[in-house]
Amino acid sequence: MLKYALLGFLNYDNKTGYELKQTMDRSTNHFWHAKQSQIYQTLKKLASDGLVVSHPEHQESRPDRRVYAITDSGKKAMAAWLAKPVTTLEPNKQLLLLKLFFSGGLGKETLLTQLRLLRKLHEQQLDLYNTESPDVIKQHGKSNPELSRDTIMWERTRRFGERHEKMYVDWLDETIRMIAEHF
Amino acid sequence: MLKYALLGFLNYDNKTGYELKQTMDRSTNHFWHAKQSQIYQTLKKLASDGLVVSHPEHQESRPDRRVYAITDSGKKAMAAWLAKPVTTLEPNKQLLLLKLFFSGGLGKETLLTQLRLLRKLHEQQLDLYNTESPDVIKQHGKSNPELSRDTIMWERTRRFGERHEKMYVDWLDETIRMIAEHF
DNA sequence: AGTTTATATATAAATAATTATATATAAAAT
DNA sequence: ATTTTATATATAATTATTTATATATAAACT
Repeated sequence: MLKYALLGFLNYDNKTGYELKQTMDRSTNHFWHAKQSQIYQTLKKLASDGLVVSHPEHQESRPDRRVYAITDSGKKAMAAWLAKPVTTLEPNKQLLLLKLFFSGGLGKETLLTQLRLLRKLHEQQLDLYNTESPDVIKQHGKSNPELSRDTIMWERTRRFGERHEKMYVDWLDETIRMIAEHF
Repeated sequence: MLKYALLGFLNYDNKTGYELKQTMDRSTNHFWHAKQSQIYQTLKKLASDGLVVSHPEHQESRPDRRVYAITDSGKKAMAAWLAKPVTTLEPNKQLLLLKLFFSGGLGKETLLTQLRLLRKLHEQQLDLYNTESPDVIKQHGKSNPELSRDTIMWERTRRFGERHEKMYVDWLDETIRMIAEHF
């Protein structure tokens, strides 16, 4: 599905693989990420499928770069994907839950220590959603008033992250309490 | 990480690849799933690493089966993994958010229809967590009172699923309202 | 009686993603 | 001055995961 993330960004502007990586790290990172190597591979695949085209650009003080642009065919593919509704729930993988599922044999204090550490991490992440992200989105909304629908969408993804982290922290508090009392 | 799921189950009982698939579908499915083909491959890998051993069992009316058992080395590897605390947040991928992020160009009604359909799916999933799962866990807890610590863990993962779906439905309601009003 | 569904077993091919490695310059820090 | 960090570019090797395919019997349905 990374292909659609790349098509989505190229639909706004031409970009190199490197720039796409930067863009994703700053925007979709909390719900979709990719390694640079995967981005380069996927761009090649998209090019061979005719959904993007690329041309090399010479640079003096840096290695030459390859700029990618979406094609009409790529725009169509993107629009078709967006129009197709999600009809099944995507299974998501939670490593922590897998671990916890098998952790009945761990000692009480070991477990509590692990869970408290994790709580700190999620609390920090929650703070990030509450502070940094909204500013970025507000700025974007101000400078491009035409993009207000995009801005609503971006804010919805931020809000998801915020709610998710809030849920996670609450669940951890409940879990810590339960283990402290009944273990 | 599938390897640890398999080691975890084999730590309770010897099982075939087929049985492991059934077990996962009935227990960890909502936070960790795998295709049968991946399970077979991973079992081979575990065997070649000495973490499990297997022996074929002849069957009259079915193809012969291969039963896997965890080794001491496998038990050690599992215990080491469980003891190692999670120190970074795992990035998780939400296809729906990726789609929504780029959906600013869709029509208002198209979007609302998609979101309402999705709301129905998540509401159903929430119902499942509230009804089916707790019974299974209670039964297990009753028949094996010794396993109460495991039972607490399994209940915690169920509760995570419940909270997650609740959060998702609430977020969808908020999103639907926002788009209905401001789009 | 014939078809479908479930049980039971797996392999092969393809796609997706991660980890490791490689090159080269500019800017910042020590 | 020298080292480190950041910018900028990517490829190769490995691991993880999905999709497609294959075989065979029992049980249930039509």
